[in-house]
Amino acid sequence: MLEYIILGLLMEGPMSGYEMKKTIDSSVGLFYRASFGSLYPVLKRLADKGVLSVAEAEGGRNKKEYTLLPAGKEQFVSWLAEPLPVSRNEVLLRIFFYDYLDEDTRQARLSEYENKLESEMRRLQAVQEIVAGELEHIEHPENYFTACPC
Amino acid sequence: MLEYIILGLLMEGPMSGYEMKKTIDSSVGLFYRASFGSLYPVLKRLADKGVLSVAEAEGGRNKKEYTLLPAGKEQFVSWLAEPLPVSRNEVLLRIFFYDYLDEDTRQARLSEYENKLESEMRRLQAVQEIVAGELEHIEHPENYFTACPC
DNA sequence: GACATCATGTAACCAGTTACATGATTAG
DNA sequence: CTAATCATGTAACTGGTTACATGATGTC
Repeated sequence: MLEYIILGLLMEGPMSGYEMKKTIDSSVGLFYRASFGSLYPVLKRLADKGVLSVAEAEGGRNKKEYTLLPAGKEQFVSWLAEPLPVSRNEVLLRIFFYDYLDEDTRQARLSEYENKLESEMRRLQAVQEIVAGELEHIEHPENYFTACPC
Repeated sequence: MLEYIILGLLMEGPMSGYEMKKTIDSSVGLFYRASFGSLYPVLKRLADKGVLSVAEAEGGRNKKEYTLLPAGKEQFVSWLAEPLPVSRNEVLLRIFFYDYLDEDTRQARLSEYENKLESEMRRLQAVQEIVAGELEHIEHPENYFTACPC
C-alpha cells in the first residue's frame, strides 16, 4: 500500500521522506496515516528494487531526495489501473453494530464524525482554491510574474 | 479489530468459529474480510482472557461453541462507544490518484465499482426484508407458527 | 466411493505501528 | 543557549494473510 502511495507522490517530482510524510498527512490524511517507522524501510526497499533513485539533497542536513524511475512509474500506473478493491472500513464496521449503543452516545458519535468530515472538507476546498488559482496563472502566463508575491 | 467483531457477533448469541466466518462474509463482507488463519488464534486468545467461554458443540464434528461472558460484553460496548476513528480507505486512496489514469480506464473502474456497490446493496436490502418480516411475527405472535414454512 | 462442505488449527510471512536513538539546523 | 523542527533510521511488536494439514459428515 504505502509503496504505491510513495510512487504516486513522486509522480509530481522528487521529494524527501520527511516531505512525503507531511504531504500524506495534509492530503490523504483523512483516510491514510503514514508513520516514519514504515516510510523509511519502504523507501530503502524501493531503491533496492530499482524503481526509484536516491541522492543526497543539498542543505547540509542529512536529507535525501528520492526520484521516480521509469520502472516505478510503470508499476504505479498498472497498480492504479487495477479494479477498485474491497477495502476495510473501520467506521462502517462500528456503525454496523450501532444498534447496541444507546441513542445518546450514538447521536454524539455520529455528529462528532460529521463535524470532523466537514472541517476536513473545508480544508481540502481551501487547497483546491489555491491549486485552481495556480492553474489560472499557468494558463495566462502574462499574469504569472506580476501576481507572484516574491 | 477482529477481536471486537467477534464479540459483536456473539452479542446475538453463541456461535462457532466457522459460523462467524460465514456471518462476517455475508454481513460486513463488503468492508471487512476475515480469514480462518486470524479467526481461530483470536478466539483462543479471547478465551484465555476470559471474555468468552468455549464448549464442545453436539453434532459429532469437532465443533466448538463460543459464548460471550459479561466481561466480553462490557469490553465490546465500551469499544463501540469510542469516537469513530480515522480509518484507512484504500478505495479513496486510489481515487485520489485517478488523475494519472486515462479517462477510459477511470470510467471503467468507477462504473465497475458502482455496480459492485449496487449489487451489494440489493443483497443487504433482501436481508433487511427478511429480518423485518421476522420482527413482524415476533410483534404478532399469533401469526408466528402459522406462517412458519416448516 | 468420490466429492463437496463442515470444521479447526498451525507456520511462514508481510505490512505497519510504537517507541526510541541520533544528530543537524533554525528561531526566539 | 535553548527549544522547536528538520531529518533519518532501528527494534520489538501487532494484527493480520496465505498456504497448508487434518479429519469428520453429508450427498450423488
